[in-house]
Amino acid sequence: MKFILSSIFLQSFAKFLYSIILGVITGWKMVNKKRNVITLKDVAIKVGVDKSTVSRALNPGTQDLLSPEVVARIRDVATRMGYRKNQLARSLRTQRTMTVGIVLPDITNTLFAPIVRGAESILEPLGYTSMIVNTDDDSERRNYLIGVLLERGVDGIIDAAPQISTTQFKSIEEHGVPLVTAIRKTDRTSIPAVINDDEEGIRLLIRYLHVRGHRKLAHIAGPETLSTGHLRLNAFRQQTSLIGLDIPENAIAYAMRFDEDEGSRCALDLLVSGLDFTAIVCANDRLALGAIKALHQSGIQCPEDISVTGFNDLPFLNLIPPGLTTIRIQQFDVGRLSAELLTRMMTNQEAAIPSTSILPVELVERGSVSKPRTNSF
Amino acid sequence: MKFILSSIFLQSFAKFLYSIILGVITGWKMVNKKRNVITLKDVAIKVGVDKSTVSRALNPGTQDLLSPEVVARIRDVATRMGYRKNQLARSLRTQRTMTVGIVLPDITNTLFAPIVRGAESILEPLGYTSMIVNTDDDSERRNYLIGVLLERGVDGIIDAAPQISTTQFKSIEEHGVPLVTAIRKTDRTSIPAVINDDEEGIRLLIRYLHVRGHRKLAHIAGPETLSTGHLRLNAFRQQTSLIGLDIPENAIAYAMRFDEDEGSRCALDLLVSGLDFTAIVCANDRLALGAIKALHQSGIQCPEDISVTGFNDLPFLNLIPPGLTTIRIQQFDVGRLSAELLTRMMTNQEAAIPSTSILPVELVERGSVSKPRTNSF
DNA sequence: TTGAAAGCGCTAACAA
DNA sequence: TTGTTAGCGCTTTCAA
Repeated sequence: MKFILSSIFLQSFAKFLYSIILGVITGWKMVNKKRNVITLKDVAIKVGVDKSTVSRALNPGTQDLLSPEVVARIRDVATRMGYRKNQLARSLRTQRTMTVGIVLPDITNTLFAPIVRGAESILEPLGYTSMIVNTDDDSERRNYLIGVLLERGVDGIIDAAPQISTTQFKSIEEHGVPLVTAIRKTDRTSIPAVINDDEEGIRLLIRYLHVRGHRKLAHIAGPETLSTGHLRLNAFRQQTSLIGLDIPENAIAYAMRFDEDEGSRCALDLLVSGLDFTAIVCANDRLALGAIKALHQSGIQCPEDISVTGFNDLPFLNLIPPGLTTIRIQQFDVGRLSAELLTRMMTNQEAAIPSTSILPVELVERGSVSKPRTNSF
Repeated sequence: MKFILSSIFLQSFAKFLYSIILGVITGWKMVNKKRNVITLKDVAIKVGVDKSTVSRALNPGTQDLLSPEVVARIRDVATRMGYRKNQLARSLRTQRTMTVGIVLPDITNTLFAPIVRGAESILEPLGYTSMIVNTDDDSERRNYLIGVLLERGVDGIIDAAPQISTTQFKSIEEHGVPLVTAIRKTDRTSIPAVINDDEEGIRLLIRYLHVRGHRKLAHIAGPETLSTGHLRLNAFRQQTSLIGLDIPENAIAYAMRFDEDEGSRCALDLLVSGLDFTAIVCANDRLALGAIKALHQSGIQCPEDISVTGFNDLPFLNLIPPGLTTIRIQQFDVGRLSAELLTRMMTNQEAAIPSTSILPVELVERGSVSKPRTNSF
């Protein structure tokens, strides 16, 4: 262990050495004097009662078993001694950690952070603490991290990083830990999912484009392994077919990741395919941003030559020209509702839990869509 | 408890009801059959050894006390039974939770998420899990949340939300929990801090502006309670004085928060003050974005009429016109180095810990700075 | 109304 | 090389 630590540290240390300008040796005290932590027993001795009595006095649920004077005295002494409950010990005894795991692809992706805040807006007041893990959409990492959460005895899991079809819930189910998926869903209806209305979003966009005269649409689809990518692609196909648009197969480019680079690559693919199109419906904002960039680099202007739409409405999007027309989703509320459902499951509220909850979306009109250049009305 | 839950839920439920389009009652199994969790004892019985032997066999550090055959057999049975260690019980016994607390102002602020990833890049391989809390820069929340972390027995804390002068470390010190501040520092040299070179950043910017002919500078300062705001303001004063620029007191506007609205407000304040200036040095990017917006709304163009600079180099900044000239900091590495120092402290490595580690910064040249309109060379 | 005792699942000191 | 035992700090029966 020591060796591992040293080597890891040395490696990084060398890298950082040049950067450590001011390196005064600190006087930080390694307070290793048997961490002066006060336990129930300490308080009990001080007050002259049994530790079980102190436990009762300090717990809101049991304090009225005791005489008010005793409770008052114990509480007084406890606060004066600086007593803090040991949640660990308590959890071991009660078999509840008051902890939930939140599984994300990547916390640095601005799409997911609000989900966490939404979930915590419900969980924190209830006394839950969350443990956030980042899978980077890597299923091996995901497995490992879920294992970590399980070992730490989380009372429930909010999973914002599931793939559509997955066997990765086996371990969670074996442990009997309540699970809700957020923003994405799986093919298991037995797992409650809270998502945005992906289909309606695409419908709104296509209708919007259609009204403005666009007839030749292309689509940059997200990963098919994710419900968001899958549902949006399906919706694209259905809606275009519904309003009678002909979509050749090469009008659909498939992104392997929801990022700008893939957006660029796909846009280029569409361009070189020789296909004639006036607008690109992108499965999310980042793909759209990448697509616009690629178009520009190819000398094609958005929206003058080709219109582009996104999905999600990331922050700061309004400041980026030409202003992406996109679909606004409710990330915070997805987190919130997920947490609400999860708390019900964790507390065995028998009330019905929807297998899927779909939050409404809204079209945000900006500058990335105009009438098609060659108006084919 | 039930009441609280119900009322909270009902409230939200009403709000969401309209939005739950598909609400099929789920068949989710409330697996309440005494969570089938395998313990050491179960494995021990199956193998026919004592649980302490199983413990030894499963722990890398103690497994060579046992005969290889026994270890192999135990490990085999354990995995086949699906045994998972109970980290809780282990922590209670070892007095180490292998958990670190990360204190942030707000995870949705793109500035802080990379710090988390940086820290985890070090902590995760070592077996640590992190608990992230958001203070919203509210000292009451902060106190409460630090209490939560302490009750949960974190082995160390990375604090990216400290105020300069604070008594809020008392509880942490009482518990003897190692602490490192990240991105911001305090006035206590006994607390190791890992920060960016705020002073050099401001110096670079002022020099850059000066070279291009700017002589009349204004500053939008961040909150003085935060080291970032404080240090950058000081650096502004020093550097301008050093190169002989006269900065009247009303050339400095004080933002109460590091956000766009305050940036706008401060820019307006500078404008109405009647002061003559050709450039605004802003204490961070968000203030700068707000300032530019306010300028535009006042019919003043950036950079044609007034130049503006930022600090931090947030993602997507390159896509926002006119392209903010700013200082790039190393968020990820701040997190990483903080974690490295913390792990050393947590493992009682006696080696010297720098009281302050300053990471280098870099000027990013974009479009928000031009020569001053009335060139006063 | 309070105390005594057991035990959550694990590790580690001491025996054997 | 393995087993026995104690106990981490807490809650929760069961008694008193």
